[in-house]
Amino acid sequence: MTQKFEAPRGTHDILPFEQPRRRWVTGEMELVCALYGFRRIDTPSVEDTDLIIRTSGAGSDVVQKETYTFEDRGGRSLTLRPEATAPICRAYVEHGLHREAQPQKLYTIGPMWRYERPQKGRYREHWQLSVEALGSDDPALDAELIQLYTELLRRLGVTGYELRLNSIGDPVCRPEYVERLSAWLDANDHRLDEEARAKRATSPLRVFDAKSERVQEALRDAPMIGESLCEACREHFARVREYLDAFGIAYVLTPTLVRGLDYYTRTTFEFSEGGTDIAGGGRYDGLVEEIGGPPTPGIGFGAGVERLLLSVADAEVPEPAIDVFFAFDGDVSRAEALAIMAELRRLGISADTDYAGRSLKGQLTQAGRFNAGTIVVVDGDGARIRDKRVALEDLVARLARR
RNA sequence: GUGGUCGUAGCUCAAUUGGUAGAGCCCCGGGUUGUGGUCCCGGUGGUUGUGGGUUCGAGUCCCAUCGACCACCCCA
Repeated sequence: MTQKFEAPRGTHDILPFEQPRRRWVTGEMELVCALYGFRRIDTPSVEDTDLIIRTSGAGSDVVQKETYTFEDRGGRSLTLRPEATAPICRAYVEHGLHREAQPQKLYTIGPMWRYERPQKGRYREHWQLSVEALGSDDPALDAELIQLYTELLRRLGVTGYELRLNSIGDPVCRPEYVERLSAWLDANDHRLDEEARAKRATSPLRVFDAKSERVQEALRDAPMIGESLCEACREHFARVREYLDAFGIAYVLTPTLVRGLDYYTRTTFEFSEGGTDIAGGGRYDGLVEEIGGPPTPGIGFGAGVERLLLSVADAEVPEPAIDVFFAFDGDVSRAEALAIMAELRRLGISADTDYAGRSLKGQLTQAGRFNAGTIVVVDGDGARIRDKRVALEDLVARLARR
């Protein structure tokens, strides 16, 4: 009995016909990052499990139920990266990038893994653009990352999106706020529901993610982080907004935006389009130190490639085309023509021919599929291009001129 | 991880109250054509996701399993 194989659940093949659109998207990502002075860095797709747990937070959903963790043959516990911020920070420390000129503006594009129930635009293996600026707490940098992404969206023709923005404080002011919030939650426990209490148990801030209309109503009376920011955080957030205003970038202040990973401080933001989040990130000023580096501020965001592809599904993307196609009329020796084809390729002229034994009509159809700029029909007397006779010896010179 | 919908040729789908599968597109060939992209004709292609069960007989009913999708959870 032969087994039927499929791509593992939540993973998918990226077929040739999808490549041009995808290339366009990832190409614009690289282009925009370069325009903004970010340099590419690539890290392994697996990391030490401890790195992921320490940075994302042991209590976070990602770590609790979404990681792909396994032991390799040497007994090491490895985890497929669920996001790229921690790996990039690890590389930053490991290779001493903190000793070079700051900030280090870095980005990567690659596969990330999350073990969850697949849906459209939600895959266990999906690709993300991850943009990170390490070594500066300048609020202009926060604004720049946001602007960078809006510029990417502009180039891709995505318009109907929303940007949500918040500041969740830092180690100076957040603990105090969390205490105030906890006190309020204790006093108003009767106004919460099962879900809200569960969320509270993992992290007090997460109650703001509660779905229930009634609970949201109640939470409107709860103390908001915005009112509790320390002077430094308040000032920082004001600057970020000032820059965004100057850049003409609209945003929705969302006091309840807390995000799922433990490492965030100060600025948090997310972009959504068509009801789904297409990018999200924030500042993480304690992360580098947490993994053994010097105290280093940082800010970054992740943007889903597949989700962006859904947003640009209707955009027109030019089809790939080939320069020259060789067709053979009748039972002709192909050797000389194929040698010419190789010569063209050496000159940087793309060329192809039929390998399926097609009829002449079939070969021309094939040439059409390749969007051939020129079709050379080789027959017993040489060749012809659009019915004009051309000697085989003249082909290269003739085609190279085009 | 929880709940729900669905799963027939590569793709999109059809198949009377359960009776041993069809079409269009695609692909290949032929004709027409300004040497391909239009139109016409013909052809290849399916153990109905998989494994059990009920039945004289199942694509059509039941169970399990895998997968897709939707909601929740959460996120890119």
